[in-house]
Amino acid sequence: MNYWLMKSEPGECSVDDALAAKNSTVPWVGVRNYQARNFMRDDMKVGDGVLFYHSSCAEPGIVGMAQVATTPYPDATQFDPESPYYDAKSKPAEPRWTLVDVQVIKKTRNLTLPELRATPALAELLMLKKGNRLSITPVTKEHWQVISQLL
DNA sequence: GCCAACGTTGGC
DNA sequence: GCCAACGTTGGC
Repeated sequence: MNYWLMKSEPGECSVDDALAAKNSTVPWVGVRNYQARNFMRDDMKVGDGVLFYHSSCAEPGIVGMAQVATTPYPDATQFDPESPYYDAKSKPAEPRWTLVDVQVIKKTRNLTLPELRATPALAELLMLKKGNRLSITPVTKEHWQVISQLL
């Protein structure tokens, strides 16, 4: 069992949007970074723990607990010319971008970015590291437990 | 809107 | 394979 932190812009898909979806489950569309894709494609397992993070918004922070709900499959938006995530170089026979579905288990308070930064036990949390822009990062069991206590 | 930091692209 | 130019992320 692995743990992850996954960023979503609330303007695109907030934790409330996910909760409102069928089975509180959403396909994690739009990842166009190879490292983040590889985490979904190669390392995620159904049932893995996910911290749902709101980015690019007024109060960035962890807003929910979720889990990986499916095995990887192609991101449909890459083939849709109308989608902002369209990738003309990706062919259905060889999809470049894969995703998993994420199921929200519960909405939590907003454990904000300043709070995360102020927690010494989270100093090594990957998403807090300088320059890290990855939308999906692994979380250690220790960090997961610390964050669970704070939520 | 700014900017630091990183990723991707493409010429060579 | 190098690297400059450009694009993107994401906090502020």
